[in-house]
Amino acid sequence: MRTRKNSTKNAPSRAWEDYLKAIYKLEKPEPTDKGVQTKELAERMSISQASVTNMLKKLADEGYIQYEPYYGVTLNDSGRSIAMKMIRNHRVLESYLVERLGYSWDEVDEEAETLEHFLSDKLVERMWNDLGQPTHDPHGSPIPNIDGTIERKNLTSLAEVKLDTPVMLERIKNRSPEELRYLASIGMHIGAKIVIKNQAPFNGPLLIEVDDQHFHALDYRMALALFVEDNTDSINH
Amino acid sequence: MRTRKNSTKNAPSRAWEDYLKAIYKLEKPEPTDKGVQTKELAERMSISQASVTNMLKKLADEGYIQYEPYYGVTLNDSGRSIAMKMIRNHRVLESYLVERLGYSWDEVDEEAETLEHFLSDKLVERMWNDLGQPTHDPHGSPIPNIDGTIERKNLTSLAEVKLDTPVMLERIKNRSPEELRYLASIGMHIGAKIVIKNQAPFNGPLLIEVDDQHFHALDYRMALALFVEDNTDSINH
DNA sequence: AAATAAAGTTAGTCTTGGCTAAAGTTTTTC
DNA sequence: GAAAAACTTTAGCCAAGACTAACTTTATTT
Ligand SMILES: [Mn+2]
Ligand SMILES: [Mn+2]
Ligand SMILES: [Mn+2]
Ligand SMILES: [Mn+2]
Repeated sequence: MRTRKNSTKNAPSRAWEDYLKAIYKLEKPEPTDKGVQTKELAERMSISQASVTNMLKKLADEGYIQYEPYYGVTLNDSGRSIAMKMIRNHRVLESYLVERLGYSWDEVDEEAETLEHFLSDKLVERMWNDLGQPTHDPHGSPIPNIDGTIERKNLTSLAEVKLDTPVMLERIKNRSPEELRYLASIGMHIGAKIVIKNQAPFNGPLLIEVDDQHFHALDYRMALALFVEDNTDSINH
Repeated sequence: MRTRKNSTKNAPSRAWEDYLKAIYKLEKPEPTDKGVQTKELAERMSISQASVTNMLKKLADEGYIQYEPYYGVTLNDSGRSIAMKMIRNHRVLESYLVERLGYSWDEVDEEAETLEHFLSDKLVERMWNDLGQPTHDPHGSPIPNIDGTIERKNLTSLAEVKLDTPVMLERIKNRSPEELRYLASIGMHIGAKIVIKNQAPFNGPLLIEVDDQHFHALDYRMALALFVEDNTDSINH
């Protein structure tokens, strides 16, 4: 008689939501055989591995994830839907703070990381409508739809772009506030025209030209977080 | 060696903030000899008396309150300052939701009750500035200043107003969403002109005229939550 | 194929913030 | 002065979500 106290589904707690979101973010876009590792989760969330294992069992019990001990974890539909909701809440709020309350992009993440769990559906929809139902946040990340679907464009990292081929910056993935401020200071905003003029060996810095105006040396690790339109389609087809 | 884990002051938790706010709300405007009762707190917060006693000891340990067993509790400056901050957060957010996101007044309280604990100072100040630094929320309640001071006007409940004396509605104290909607539907908004035409005996309903237009029968208990400018000054002076 | 390293799980503990129930204390009211 | 109400104490319980230490499983080297 495994009657569970929680059988009348309470809303998942903040902790559960953060786990599900972290799993989503660690899942590879191309589905592989192995799921997300306990260790990856522990590291990303700054929580001990033992605590992660513990929580994964609960999440699996409630049907949010597929959990194969020692082999990692994948999201079920119910879990993915919660993850998408958190990401929608997060990105809509961040967009709102930037567009309506004069926040700069590097200030919004901390606020959103907490508030994403406490915003009502109503509030998120009102902010989203007020913003004109945007599909992307100000840093180019897609905002999931209310039904939990999300655009999955194939973007290429700036680190992989050919030399002397102009590209347009489409998305800047999460970096620290300091890095974001730096990137902004060298003109790296969505829509900027970028040309890679050279790449130093051993994954060294890139020499780039921004908006036909300035040259900058861009650290390779930062280039990995900057994304442009993918061109492989036209090549593979 | 009573080294306490918490001696490096962590931010007070949501639970602590809600206690301090509840104590503030139960303190009488005219300072009396006795503080707020355990029982009142227990009732207002829907928490058992034993649990309240327990928490009061912790709050006193940390210096947020003055706690005299059997005699009730009063806020210290540190505790009052947290209470004021919660109320400021709450009222600024409610005002913002109404003014900028099209909420109606009866929708905002639930949202604010949770979010008040998670809004950053920065966000509250930006909303407040965006609204033009209002001193009162849309239902006439004063918004505490950043330094924790608050206007304490002497208002009179509509239940105590003399017959046939026109008064202006200044403040509607917290009621349920249903009651707020009803009050709105009979024209009870801040600034409305009200004349008491009659009061039925035994604390019965008031016959009122609103904005020189309509007559309504107003339940005595609702009249207790509606406030107008105090006139006793001009009488006592 | 064994040894080692890395990843993962188990078991036991802790803190926070709740609860009930029963018994004793203090204050207030009659 | 007695009874009622409010309050505290004690004891024991619970759930969530962390932790550490010890052990197990899987993967990688040699
Ligand atoms: Mn973010
Ligand atoms: Mn979060
Ligand atoms: Mn409110
Ligand atoms: Mn609250």
